[in-house]
Amino acid sequence: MKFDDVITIKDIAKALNLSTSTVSRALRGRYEISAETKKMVLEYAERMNYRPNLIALSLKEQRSKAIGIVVSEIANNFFSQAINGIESIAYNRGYHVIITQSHESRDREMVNVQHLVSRNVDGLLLSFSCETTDISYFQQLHEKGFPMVQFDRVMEELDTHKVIADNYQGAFHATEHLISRGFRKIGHITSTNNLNITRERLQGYKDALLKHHIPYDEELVKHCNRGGMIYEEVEEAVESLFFNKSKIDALFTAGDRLTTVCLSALKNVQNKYKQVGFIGFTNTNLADLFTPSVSVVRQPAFEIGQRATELLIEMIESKKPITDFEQEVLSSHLIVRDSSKPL
Amino acid sequence: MKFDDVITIKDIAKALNLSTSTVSRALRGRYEISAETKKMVLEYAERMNYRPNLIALSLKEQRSKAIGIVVSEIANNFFSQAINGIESIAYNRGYHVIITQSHESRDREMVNVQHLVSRNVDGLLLSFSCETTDISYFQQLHEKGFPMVQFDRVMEELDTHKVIADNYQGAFHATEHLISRGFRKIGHITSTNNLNITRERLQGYKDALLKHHIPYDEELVKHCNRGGMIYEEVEEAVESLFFNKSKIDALFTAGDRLTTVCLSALKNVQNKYKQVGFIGFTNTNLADLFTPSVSVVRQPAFEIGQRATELLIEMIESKKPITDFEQEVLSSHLIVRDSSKPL
DNA sequence: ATGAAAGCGCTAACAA
DNA sequence: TTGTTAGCGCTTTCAT
Repeated sequence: MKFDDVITIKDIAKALNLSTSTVSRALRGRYEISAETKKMVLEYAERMNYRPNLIALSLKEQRSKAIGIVVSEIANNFFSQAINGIESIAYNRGYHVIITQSHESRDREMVNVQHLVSRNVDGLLLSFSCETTDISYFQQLHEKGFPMVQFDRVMEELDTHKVIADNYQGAFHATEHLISRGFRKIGHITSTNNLNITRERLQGYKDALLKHHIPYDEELVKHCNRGGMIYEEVEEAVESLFFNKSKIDALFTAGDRLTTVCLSALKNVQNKYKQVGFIGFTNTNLADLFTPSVSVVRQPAFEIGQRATELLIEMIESKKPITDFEQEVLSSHLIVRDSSKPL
Repeated sequence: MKFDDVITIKDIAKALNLSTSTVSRALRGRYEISAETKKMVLEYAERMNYRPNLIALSLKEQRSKAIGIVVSEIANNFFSQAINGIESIAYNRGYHVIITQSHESRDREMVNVQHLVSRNVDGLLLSFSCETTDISYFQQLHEKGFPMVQFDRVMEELDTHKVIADNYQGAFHATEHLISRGFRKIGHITSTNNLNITRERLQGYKDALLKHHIPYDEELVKHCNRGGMIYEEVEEAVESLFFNKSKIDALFTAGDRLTTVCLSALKNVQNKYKQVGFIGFTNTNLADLFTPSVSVVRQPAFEIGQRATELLIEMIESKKPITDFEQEVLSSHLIVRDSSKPL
């Protein structure tokens, strides 16, 4: 079924015995057009429910007033909140957003980005998938002057604006918090080392241990390289932390999805959750409904989305190329609940 | 900053001393083009990283190979799972999806839909906002033959394909389950009566009471007309159910967001959650991490998304107009956990 | 104040 | 086998 029963400027012109250019001008309220013509056109357009064809406009203007978003999963509290932040700015500035998910797949991410670009989005908000390592395509785009801002999961080598949470500090404080509560064998479940957030949080964890003279034991760090997409991967990590030679007394998880999946796994693995100190990065609103309620590191997801969007729109609308890029770091927030109480 | 450093067919044609049509044909592998020309074009295109401009294609072909999705919130387990179902089908059939959120606002919904339509999406997957009552715009679109499928939150008067869960049955069983566990004063928190899901679930609740000779008391039914978007609205509902003359011994909540927000409110209102039987519609994966673990009605969200998409693509690709529409009802699933145990 | 024509990138009918 | 041309819907420059 082809759908093409939409009214165009041409139709209006024909009906009113005007040229398309006059109609176009009238519609846009240009001063040259006589009041009566304007009125006639506007009324007719209104009556016929005329809507400009944005596709045609994009083609003509070479811009779309749309922003492309690439995230790994929308079913992730951090990202859905960030997207709300993005939308809050974008809509106010007259931009639409197009949301795509990579599902942690590099290929899907690539397909999505190319699709967005060939749809003439005016800019991109990027948060990379676990699998992504080759960013040459993004480099190229960037070098050609295509506006993009990275947020949360960013690539050092891609020199654009970046907006991130203070991953290092968040992890440092979380770990130090567990230590201050008396935990000594602190396991850390995190994602792939491809991601900056993994590396930064791991470093925060390490440095907190160091500061408190607790030897770093790499046996206690488990990388779930699919970022929690595969439950078994996480359960295995949890099991090995509890049942190998070096048993843990507390667990610190990096990443929103990882944290929620870990909590499931902890429950499933001999109901370990109640028997271990716990803190994790997550933005879920349900953290205090668990028993014990979950201590978390909460990221300013909404604000990160907002800030990234402001920077992006600034780039899009800037007359001259921008060559100087900043990395903005927003504070995350430790919320202490029962799961990190001394046992 | 305008970004326009992309290679087009014209560029290729110029570089290779060919006409744009030859290049176009070579790119699409048409049989008329000689092997060598084809090879030359393909190689050059590859080397220059040529990507077709989908905007131009859409304008030309009057279709975009894109599907628009309108939901209230992506931060809702039901919808994010449904979207995953939608994507799983769409991508396999060569369609992209454009996700938009209404945030339960009728105006935003309207803006989004019009935007999608003027971007030439080939069809729409619709789940209406709480505020929506006037569907004349959708009626018009539908009458013009624009492909659309409604899912979950559907409008009776809009005669398109519909894919929904068995809301009535789900609610009936949930309520009956609470009754079978000995609860008699069962409160029901639901959303606005605008929504079919509200009405169907309420009816299931009523009929279950009726069947078991429990008088229906409308004092026990609270409508949160913003669908849980406003926490205070929900907390108020919860409070009134506990502290008014007719106190409840159990609570049944309709709707994903409403359920999770209610759980928060229950916890906050004098920690009532442990003192009341509970069951709710929700697709969260965290339900068994609460204490007590939450009994739920789980909807086949992924499958609903899939099925709606199959129907939509069928419509889009059908040669002849489709005039006969079906409503598909998929079974939801009662998962009994501890929250509905006798106290 | 209004119209004619060109062009955004692409495809296809028609010509050669 | 390849090229020319028109047209998708819109805006804008350049006439008039």
